[in-house]
Amino acid sequence: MIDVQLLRDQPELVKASQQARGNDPATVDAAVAADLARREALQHFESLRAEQKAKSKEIGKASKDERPALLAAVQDLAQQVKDAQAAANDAEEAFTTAVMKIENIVLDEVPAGGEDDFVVLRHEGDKSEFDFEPRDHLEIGELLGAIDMTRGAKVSGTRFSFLRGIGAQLELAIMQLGLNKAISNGFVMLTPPTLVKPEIMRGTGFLGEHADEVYNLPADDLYLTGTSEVALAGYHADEIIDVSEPLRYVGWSTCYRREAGSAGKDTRGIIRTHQFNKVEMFVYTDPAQAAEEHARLLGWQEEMMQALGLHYRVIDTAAGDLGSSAARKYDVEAWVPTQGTYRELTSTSNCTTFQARRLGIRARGEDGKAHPVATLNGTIATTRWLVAVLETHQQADGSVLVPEALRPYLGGQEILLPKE
RNA sequence: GGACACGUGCUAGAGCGGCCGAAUAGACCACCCUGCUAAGGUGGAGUCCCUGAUUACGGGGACCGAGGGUUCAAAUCCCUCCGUGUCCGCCA
Repeated sequence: MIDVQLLRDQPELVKASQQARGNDPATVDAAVAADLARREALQHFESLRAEQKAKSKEIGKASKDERPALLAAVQDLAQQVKDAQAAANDAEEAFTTAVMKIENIVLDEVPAGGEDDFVVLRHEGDKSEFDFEPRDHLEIGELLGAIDMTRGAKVSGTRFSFLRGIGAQLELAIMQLGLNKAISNGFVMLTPPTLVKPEIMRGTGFLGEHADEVYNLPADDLYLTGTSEVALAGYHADEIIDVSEPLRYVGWSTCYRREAGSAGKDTRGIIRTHQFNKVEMFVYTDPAQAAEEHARLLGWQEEMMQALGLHYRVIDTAAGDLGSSAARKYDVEAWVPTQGTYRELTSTSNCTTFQARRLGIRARGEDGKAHPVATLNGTIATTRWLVAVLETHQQADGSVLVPEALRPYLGGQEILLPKE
């Protein structure tokens, strides 16, 4: 949720942000109007209520003889208070609905435009060159006995897979490398719940436009999370915390996504599945330090890419392609040889105070008052990374060289050989 | 799943339908006292919202797990839900 004060003082600024995202700026006018209506209704209720309270106290003090007269005088005031309260509640709710439609204010530096208008910040690492026809990740995975899509589909349907043998181990190795990197940088590891309550899902902004991406369990009124960001953000919900130093958590969890709008897209292999694993960094910090922390998160992500010997580029996502909570987002995209293109392996978002305001996460400022903190998140390992690792390090005979950084997690194994 | 009990401020813990935003103790902050530490003394302090002035300051409303209800008036009575504890049952 955006800052209501900002909405009142500088609606034009909010409007510009909405426009940059390609959203309807009329939502801003609607919210401003709803805010006015709400305050009016509230004042009406509060003055009536104050009157009622005062008179009620008189009754408490009054003698027996005086009471009947006083009671009669207050009788219908009670009903008025009740009506005014209902009106105020309705107005409050209407305002909340209106203001929730407004997405986070994008930062000034964010490139304008839509999905294709990102700015490439840099390329790093060597692009793999092959003197043979490279196999795609699924083909390699099948040669190694590492990926089984057929049985995934048999058991759970399309977009489900089994990782098997060295494939399963390799995934775990990548996860552990990411976890250890985060932990050595001071992150506290959390294994979070992957089923969460509606208010937590809503608070993190995933029940907005992309609600149909989320698995819902109506029998229990719970949602399956598409990223541990949800639970990690909810971890400190409704708390006043100390962010004199950034509060850093790293979560490891399975993620579930319906991929509702992706029919026919990336149907081959494990690029886009309904279920995968992810190690996610999450930081609560002073809003003044958020931009710096964002750069640090990106830095750690790039260290992972380099450790895995991947060729990648870093992009600064355009305003129109930002999630509703994000004020700025960098993606690290790895080169996938058989696709001849870069594919997103990590994403890191600065959500400024937007998420924290919805979730009631605050810190005490120098003025002694509680203010919303800033939250940031960033991927540091996912199942999808197998795609880039397998394809980049493959050899003509179908074997795959293990990047040095992963070897300690695979019992020192240097090369993965095809099954007989 | 069944039965019973409980859910109050940072923590512990009182609370009669009106005098309760809420006793008391601890922790906390400021000051005083003491050579230092400990102890002691005095004072302060919750969150959110509306509002009048805006450097300091006032006025009002809401909040005692959540949501409803009864009442002129609810932390206090009633209902539903959620959570916690204990016992019983069930359990890949």
